[in-house]
Amino acid sequence: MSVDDASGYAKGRRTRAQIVAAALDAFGSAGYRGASMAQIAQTCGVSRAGLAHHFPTKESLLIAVLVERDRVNGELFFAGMDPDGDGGDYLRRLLRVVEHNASTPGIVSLFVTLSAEATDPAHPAHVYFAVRYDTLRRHIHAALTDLRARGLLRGDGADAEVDLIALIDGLQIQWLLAPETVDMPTRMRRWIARETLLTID
Amino acid sequence: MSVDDASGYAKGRRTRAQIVAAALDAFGSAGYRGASMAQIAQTCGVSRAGLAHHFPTKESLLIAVLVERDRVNGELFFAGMDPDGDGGDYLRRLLRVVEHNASTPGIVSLFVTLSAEATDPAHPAHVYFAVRYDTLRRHIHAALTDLRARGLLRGDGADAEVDLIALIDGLQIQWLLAPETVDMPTRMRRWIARETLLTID
DNA sequence: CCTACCGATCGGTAGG
DNA sequence: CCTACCGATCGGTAGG
Repeated sequence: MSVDDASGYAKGRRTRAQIVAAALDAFGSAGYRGASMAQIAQTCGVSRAGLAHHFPTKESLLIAVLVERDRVNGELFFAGMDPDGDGGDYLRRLLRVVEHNASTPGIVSLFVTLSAEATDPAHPAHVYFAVRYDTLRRHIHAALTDLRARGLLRGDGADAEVDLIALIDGLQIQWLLAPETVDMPTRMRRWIARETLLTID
Repeated sequence: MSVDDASGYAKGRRTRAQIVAAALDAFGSAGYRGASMAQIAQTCGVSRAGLAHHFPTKESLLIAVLVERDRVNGELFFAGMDPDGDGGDYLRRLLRVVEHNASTPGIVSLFVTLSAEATDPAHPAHVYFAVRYDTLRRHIHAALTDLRARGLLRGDGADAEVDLIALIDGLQIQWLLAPETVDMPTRMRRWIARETLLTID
């Protein structure tokens, strides 16, 4: 395997990355069902057949977008982290994600629109989101359990992971509709202050 | 005007009501953009031309669905109520809405999907939802202000109306994806208990 | 990656 | 001239 192999595929990978970026925008603004393959192809300067070379179906493109977002988020905020480790550390990292989201309306729009669409069992991303929420609930539950064990939780915190996820999701809708009115990180900090004894920032 | 006039229009009104009900289902499961007029027409046994007689555009049908839902919700829970009146009464009625929602996944799905779609400024329901959230924030803010004045609010409750709406919206997504795991009324009761001194139920 | 297409379905509208 | 539709078809576009 020579360096020529890598450079030979370089353009293909670049095109692929452009397509995924364009698809993220399109799915985020029009939703999965509302977005069109033709529009996505046009945005990154390839034909529909060219797009089909990289992603044979619309669903395969959706999956690529979701996998890519998870990869980026994982690298940015949760790299090498033990979800059963320090609960305060986990909540602080989650707050970093929310702070980062507040600068990326396109990605927020993607997840708000897709998660709503995907509540339909027939949606191609239904299982993805069901698993995603289940995993997130378990991780936050573990973080809160750790805080309780160390006397850092106010009240019993029963199923409070459901509330925190709901708060974050709901804030995104209001923020997208009225960005000047809703400050997502501030609301999450307030939740942490009311539910825990953690010092944040 | 005789009774014959009323019965002469009766069939038309019945058909219209059937269309609105079918559209509610369709928009709720596939979203506004994903639903088709042809499918909605077929569901209630009229042709597309027949549907067009009642609703000349898809957008006019969407508006009819939203107006109808607001009318039903208003009659059920907020009839003749002063939004600047007793704050505890307002929160209890809002809880009644959440309890009622937990028996109507179709309507919950409608609002979750449409509110997410409508974050796109180009969506026909964008203004409707922006106004809707603004109104809801003002009403809940007034309720919380009333509670504070009567010493029934824990903490300062600053902008807490944003959190309550976010909680309710976010719970709907999780509930639709995992109805056995998420109990919406219980979560809202917990929020009221943590934020206020109200006795609920 | 291209041109050249497919079966179907989109929202909307004609005359009767 | 009213209502409540009908069958047929418009020009465009969907994903493949």
